[in-house]
Amino acid sequence: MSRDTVVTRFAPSPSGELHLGNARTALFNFLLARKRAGRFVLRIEDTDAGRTQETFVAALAADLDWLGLAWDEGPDRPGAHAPYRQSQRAALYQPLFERLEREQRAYPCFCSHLELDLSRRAQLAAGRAPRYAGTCRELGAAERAARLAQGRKPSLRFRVPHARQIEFVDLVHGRQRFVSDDIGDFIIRREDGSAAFFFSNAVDDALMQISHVLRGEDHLANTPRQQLLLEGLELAPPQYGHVSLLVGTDGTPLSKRHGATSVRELREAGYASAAVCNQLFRLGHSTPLNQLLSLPQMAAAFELEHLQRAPAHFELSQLRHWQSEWVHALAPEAARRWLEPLLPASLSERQVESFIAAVRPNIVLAEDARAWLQIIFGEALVFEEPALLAARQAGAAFFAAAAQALEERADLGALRRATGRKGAEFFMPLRAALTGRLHGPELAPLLAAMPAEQVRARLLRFAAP
RNA sequence: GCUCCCUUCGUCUAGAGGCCCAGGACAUAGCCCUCUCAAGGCUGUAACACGGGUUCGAAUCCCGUAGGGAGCGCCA
Repeated sequence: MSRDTVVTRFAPSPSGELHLGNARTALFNFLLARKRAGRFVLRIEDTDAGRTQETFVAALAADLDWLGLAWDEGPDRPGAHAPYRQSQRAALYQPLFERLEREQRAYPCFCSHLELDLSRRAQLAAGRAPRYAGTCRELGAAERAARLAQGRKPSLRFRVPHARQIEFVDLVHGRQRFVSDDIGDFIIRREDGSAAFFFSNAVDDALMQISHVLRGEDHLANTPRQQLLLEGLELAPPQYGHVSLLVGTDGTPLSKRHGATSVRELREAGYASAAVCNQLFRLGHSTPLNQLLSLPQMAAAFELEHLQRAPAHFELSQLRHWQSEWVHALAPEAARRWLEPLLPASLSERQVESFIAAVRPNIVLAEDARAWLQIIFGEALVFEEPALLAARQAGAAFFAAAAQALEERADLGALRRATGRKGAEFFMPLRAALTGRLHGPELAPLLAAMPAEQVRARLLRFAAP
């Protein structure tokens, strides 16, 4: 593999459902890899055993699969940088921890949670930035040995150098400059021996030769730590790009109270993955293309330069638009597969086709077809008041003539000739009697879908004076 | 509190000093099509957060103000 191969990754922690924000991050990384003919890696960041749940690992994979974001390497797909679960990479981390400690770039810290918490509060109260006080920074060998002898388990802290400028070019925000003195020594290995996020995340990106990392903007201010750490390890950092956060309609970070915000919820609500991807593609990323795009088309159109710096509001009406575009673009067979699960098995080929043709322009979610199924194929018809009125006003003769014509041919043209009416005069009473309402899909295919006896019965109902 | 990021129509966004009295899309309003609804077509309403500079000229550059967000965790 050549050095300039683009390798991107999605590195979720399996402690919850795949959130829209994360799904978008995954999409962007996937698209970047595809656009540059590179690889897309799935890495599970499960170093926090307490919060990790196996069901989430499986659900994450299922959601990604559903979205169509196929990863080239991952826990279930062999690659050159296995394993792809951080919980299984301890052996890889070990020598790096040792090296950092040997070179004095990291030191054991014996401070208790309580001490740290107190110190943090005190600093905050004094109006200062809460940073590690450095209590264990200069502990001598003897002091360390003594504490170890007491049975205290240390964590490992990275020693942040003084007075260093950290510079890097962010893929979306441009040149960034930070001062190391603003950063406190941070923990890279927990007291239980597991690797902490700042460490495992950065180290794995380097070890796995990830070239580009598109991630949430919440990581921007922490990037200098990872730069420092990797520098100490003489590992090459990836290029980072920090994407704006996804927020709700009220501008606050997307959360439960904004309604459906997980991929699973959207899927269960009936949205197509293509609709979700198209919406996500345009949230924090712009494209001049206004039509529904396939994943390969999105990959071709994906541009780092078109990543937005400001937070993007997620709005359901826009998702609905893509969903509706998707519905209209469906090939006939696909439309059929889409609605089939809802349809009664007893329908004839012709009925299925007519029903789908009638109803498709009117619906956004498959669920929306249910009401029409009930009206067309259901036994009992519930009339809306205005429809009942319209049917009655048309008169018994009208329906008698229609029913009569029906015996010859169930065809709108034949009915029209028989009744001698046209336009609204003809259609509205018919629609009212047949569907119980004044509005709805085109009448011709609706009539074609409806069983003949059903049509007859409904006409006859108004044929008696 | 400190550090960092952000700010164009209701929303997603185009815009890298003159092409912008700001363009597209969604939503919204009206018209056309039409048996109705939907779809489709057309038209419209609607924005450069504010204040100072720089410049012949600023949405675009600089400085401030305001507002929003993030980070400062043995969460990721």
